Amino acid sequence: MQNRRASLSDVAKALQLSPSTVSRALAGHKDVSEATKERVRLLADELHYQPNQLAAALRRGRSNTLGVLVPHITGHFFPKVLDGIAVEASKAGFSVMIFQSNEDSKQEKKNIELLMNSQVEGILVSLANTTTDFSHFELARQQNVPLVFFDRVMEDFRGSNVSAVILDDYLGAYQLVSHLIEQGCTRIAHLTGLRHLNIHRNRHQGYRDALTAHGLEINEDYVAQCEMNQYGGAQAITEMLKLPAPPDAVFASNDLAAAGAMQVIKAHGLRVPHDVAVAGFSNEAFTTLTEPMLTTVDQGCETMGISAVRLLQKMLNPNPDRLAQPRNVVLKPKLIIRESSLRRP
Amino acid sequence: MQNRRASLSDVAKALQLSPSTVSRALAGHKDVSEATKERVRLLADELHYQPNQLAAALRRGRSNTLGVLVPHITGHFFPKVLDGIAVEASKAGFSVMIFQSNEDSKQEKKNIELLMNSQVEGILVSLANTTTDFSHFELARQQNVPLVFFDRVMEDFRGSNVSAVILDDYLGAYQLVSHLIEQGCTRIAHLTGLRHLNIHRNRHQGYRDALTAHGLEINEDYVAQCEMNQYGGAQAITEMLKLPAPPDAVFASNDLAAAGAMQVIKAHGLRVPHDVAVAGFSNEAFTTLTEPMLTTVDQGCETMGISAVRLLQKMLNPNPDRLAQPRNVVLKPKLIIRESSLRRP
DNA sequence: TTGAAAGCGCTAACAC
DNA sequence: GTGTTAGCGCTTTCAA
Repeated sequence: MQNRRASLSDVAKALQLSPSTVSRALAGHKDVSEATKERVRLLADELHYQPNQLAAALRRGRSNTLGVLVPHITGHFFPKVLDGIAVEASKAGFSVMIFQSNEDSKQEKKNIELLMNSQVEGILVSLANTTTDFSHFELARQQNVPLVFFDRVMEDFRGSNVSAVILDDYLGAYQLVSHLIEQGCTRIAHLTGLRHLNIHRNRHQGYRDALTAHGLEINEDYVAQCEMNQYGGAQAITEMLKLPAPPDAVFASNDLAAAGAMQVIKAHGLRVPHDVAVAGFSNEAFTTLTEPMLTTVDQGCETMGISAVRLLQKMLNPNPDRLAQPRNVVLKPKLIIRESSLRRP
Repeated sequence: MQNRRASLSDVAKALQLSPSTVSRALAGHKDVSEATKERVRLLADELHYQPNQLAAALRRGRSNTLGVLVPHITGHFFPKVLDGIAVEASKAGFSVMIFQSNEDSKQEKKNIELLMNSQVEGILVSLANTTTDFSHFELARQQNVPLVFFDRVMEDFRGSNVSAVILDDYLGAYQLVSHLIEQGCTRIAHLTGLRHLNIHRNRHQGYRDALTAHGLEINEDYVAQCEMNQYGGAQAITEMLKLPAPPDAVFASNDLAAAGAMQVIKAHGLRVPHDVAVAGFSNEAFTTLTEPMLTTVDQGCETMGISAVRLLQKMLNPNPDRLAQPRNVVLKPKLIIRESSLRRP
C-alpha cells in the first residue's frame, strides 16, 4: 500500500515537460506560458503533489524554519510567548521547530546542536536557569545563524549576530513596590528566585531601589530566596511571619509564589490586604481567581514573541542603507492593581 | 564574516580520506579502523563539524521529525501534552515540529500540508473545534504517513494508518457526578461546550447517565452550553440562579468555567459547597488556589502525550509476528476531590 | 518559453 | 578498511 508521493519529475514526465519547467510553473515564474502553468497546476493537484521541502531547502540553502529553545513548554509564560512566536513566524512563512531544555544546560547544548543540524535560519532562545557557560552558542555565532535571546538572556554577549528581547523587569518591580509603599506599607518583603538569572536579579534591584528612593531601609530579613512556586512561597512567608515585626506586604517575583504566600497569610488569620498586602509578577490567568484577586505585573508575553521574530527577520534581511545592526528590545511592563494590594480604595 | 559551515567532504579532504569513510567513522561503523575514527572525530570537533540533517534526511528518506498540530499552544492542557510529546519524542531521537490551528479548520489544512512537505515521519494532531470536514487528513493517509489523534479525535476514521489516544471523558464525568450525588446534591447543573467535539459530548453523556443511574431526573433547565471560560461559566450560572429551584451543584466541563461560576455563586451570598457544590474538569494548576479549592478530574496530560508518541512508534515499526495494528488508547481519568464539593467530610 | 546539466551534503551499494 | 559511484528531489544557471 506504500503510496510513494508524487515528485516533481513524476509530474514532468506525465506532462512531457522538463522538471525545471514544472518547478518554474509551480513557483509562478513569469516566463512560463499561462497554458503550461495551468496544465501543471491541474496535474499537480490531481496527483496530490506536495513539494519536498527537504530537497528544496538543501538546494536553496534556506530551510524556512526557525528554531525555538525554551526552558519548558508548560506554565503560563512560555506558551504565551510561543504563541506570539508561532503566529508571527507563520506570517513570515517560517515553520517553527521547538525544543525544551528542561532547565538543563546539557540539554540546551544538545538542542542547539540539533537546531543547527536542522539548518534552521535563526534561533530564538530563553536560557535554562542552570546555564552559566555559554560556549554552545558560539556554534551559532560562528556559522552566522542569528540568535535572539528572549526573557532570560545571555548578558555578556557581544558580536554581530546576537540580540535580545527583554521585559523591563526592573521597572515593573520598581513600580509595583512604589505602589505598595503608596498604599502605606513599610515592611515590604521580597520573595526572589535564583539571582543569576537576569529577570530575578533585575526584579530584586527594582525592589531595593524603590525602597531606597522612598526613604525606607532595606532589611535583609525581609528578603528570601525560594523556589518560585506555590510551595516555595508558602514556606518562605511562614518563616517571615515568625519575625518580631513581620512584613506588612509581600512582593513575590512570580504569581505562584505570591499565591502560596497569600494562602499562608490568610491561614494565619491575617487579612489581605489590610494586614499584609500581596503582589506577584506575570499576570497569570489564575490571578483573577484568587481571593482577593492578585495585584501583579503584566509582561505582554505575546508581544515578546512577536518582537523576537521581528528582530530575527531584521537580522536575516539587514537593511543596507542605514546601519541596521541587531538591536535589543526592552518591553515595558504594565502594573495590574487588584484587591490584594489595595488598602486605600 | 560568512563562516561557511564545514561539510563532510571538507573533513574528508583535510584528512585525505573519502567522504564515505568519514561518514562511516562518525556513524561509528564497525569496519573503520579505530585510528581513523579517532582522527576523524578530532578534526570534526576542531572544525565544529555539524552534519546537515536536511541532506541526510533527503538521502535516507527519513527525517527524524514528528509533526504536531494543536488547536492552540496556550492554556493548561495542550502545553502539558506537548511536554509529554516532546520528552518522549526526544527519547526516541525525533525532533518535533509544532503548529497551531487556532481552532481554524483552514489553518489546520494548511498546517497539515506544511508538515507533509517537511517530510515528517508521523503526525500527532488534536482537532480544531471548527473541523467537520476531514479531507485534509486524506493526504497523510494516502502517503502512508501515520496519524495519531489525541484528545479531540476524528471519530469516523477508518484505515490502516490512523489511531487515537483519548481520555475516558465519559467515565470521568460519570464518576464526578456520582460523587456529587453521594454528597447529597439532587439538582445538578452542567455547563458544557460545543457538543460536536467528542470530549464535550462524552462528558455530557456521563453526566446524564450518572443522574439516571441514581434515579434522578434530567432537567434541561440545568444544562447550559456556554463558552468554556471564566466569563462563560459566570454568565451561565447567573441565569440558572434565577430559576425557582436553582441548582445545588454545578459540574462544568472545564475548570475555568467552574471557577467563573463559583465566583458568581459566592457573590450571591451562597456558600460553596454547602449551598452549591462546584466541580470542574482538567485539574488545572489554579484549582488549588481558588477558595474553596476546586474538585476536578485529572486528565494525565503528559501521559496522553507519551502514549501518543509510543503509538506512533508502533505504527512506524510494525511488529511483524503479531498483527500489531494501530490501536486506540483510552486513558483513565482520576477524580480529584477537594473542598468545593465536600459537604460530608 | 523551455530543456539540459549541475550540484546542495549526505549515505549506501558495490568494488577493491 | 577504504574508495568509487550514484542519487535522494529540488532549483538554477546557461544554452537553445
